[in-house]
Amino acid sequence: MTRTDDVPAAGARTARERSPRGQGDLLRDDVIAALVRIASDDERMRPAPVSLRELAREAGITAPAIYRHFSGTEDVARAAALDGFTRLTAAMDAAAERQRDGSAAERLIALAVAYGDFAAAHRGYFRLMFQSVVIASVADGPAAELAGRWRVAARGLRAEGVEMTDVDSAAMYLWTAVHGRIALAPLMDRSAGPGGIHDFVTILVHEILTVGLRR
Amino acid sequence: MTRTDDVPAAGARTARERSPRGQGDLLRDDVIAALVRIASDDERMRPAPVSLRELAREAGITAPAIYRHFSGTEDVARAAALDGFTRLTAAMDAAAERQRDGSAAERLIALAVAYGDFAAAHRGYFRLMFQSVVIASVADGPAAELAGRWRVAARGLRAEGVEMTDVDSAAMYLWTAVHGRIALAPLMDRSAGPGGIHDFVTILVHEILTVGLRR
DNA sequence: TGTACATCAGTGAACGCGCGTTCACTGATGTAC
DNA sequence: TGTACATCAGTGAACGCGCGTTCACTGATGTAC
Repeated sequence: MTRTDDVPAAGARTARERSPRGQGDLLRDDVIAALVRIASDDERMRPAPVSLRELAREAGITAPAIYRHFSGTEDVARAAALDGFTRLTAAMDAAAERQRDGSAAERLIALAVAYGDFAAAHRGYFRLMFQSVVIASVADGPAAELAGRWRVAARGLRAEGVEMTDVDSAAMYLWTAVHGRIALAPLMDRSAGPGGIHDFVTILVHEILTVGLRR
Repeated sequence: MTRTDDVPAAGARTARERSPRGQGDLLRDDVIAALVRIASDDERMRPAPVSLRELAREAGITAPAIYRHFSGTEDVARAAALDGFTRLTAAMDAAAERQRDGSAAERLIALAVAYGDFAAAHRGYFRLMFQSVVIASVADGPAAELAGRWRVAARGLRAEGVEMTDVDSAAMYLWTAVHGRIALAPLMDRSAGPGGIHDFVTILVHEILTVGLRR
């Protein structure tokens, strides 16, 4: 008898070790990480969205264990999006901090580059964060937090004498430009692609420096 | 005997009338339209992607009939995306045509507004067009066509004396700004939203008119 | 120090369901003679 | 004009499968006495 029905299916992750007593919440993070891993893979997102069972396989647990922490896959997606916004905001903060002694323009460039780098390095998170399913529930909290970072950068520019009629609009404009560039990257890189996100941001900011943002 | 198993399930569309002989291709368009209808509905996109059977129900036919025209749901999604690009390009052409006697700036504004209006009016198409599943297969053909429209507009601006070092980059920049605004609209409208897409575009273009696009 | 018990972090089996896909078929309409 | 046949646009039944969700359970570890 060579039964194989009870071993993990081909391609499945190895089984996860049980969390130590009192640290059951570790699984929560593992499940989120599993979803992000799946979301970053084009091939696995294609035919269907993530099923609860696939998520469990990826996390190395059985499906019912997910119900200890989440009400279902949509709940995991929401948690992953929140997590992504937190991480992106932290990455932007770290980038700005590294430019603490630089000019406001340098900080803005660093901010935008961090945004682009995050999108490139964490495709799964980015996809989950701006998914229409999740975007409404995230608009007030972490997304507003993120918007604040752009506002700080715009205020910094103005403090250094860059002309700007409405700082908040200018901040949203910067975010919008960078985000649009990332969203259209798959199309841009073929039809016309001089530089990557870094070049785009640098040129954009220098443009703003020389002419201001009359908005 | 009050059997109801063989009548359409609650919520299903009414059955479709069979196409006349020789016009079997009509179903093709009906299936695409059904997918776009589903994609435009947040609630129906949420729990799962469109299944072949749901698509058939929406189109008012039985599931196997879809195989006459498509290899599966992914094939329908690709066809719908192509159709969407064609429609969007046509809408932009019509908008530009309406401004034939206007200035290049007016045509550009009309172009961008048409882009934004299409996104708002045809959420389903827009979602399908820029879905990661489909975007690669669309980059060379209809998306390049669309990029061409932005390039024409940018060239028009330069012909009217607007300073611009690289027209193609400027065109991609315009597209990027407008697209980013649309993609982030659900977040913008809460945290900071002075005007809609129309205001955004108008300000953007007037900004370009006064300072040029040194890219 | 030993032991009974409680709790915790999951597992494993089972259920009914909707799914994609196949296959033979049906009935309306056009075409040949 | 009539009739036999071919084609076309689907339908309806059937299959095996993976799914979400429930439930009782297991076995390791902490706690009380």
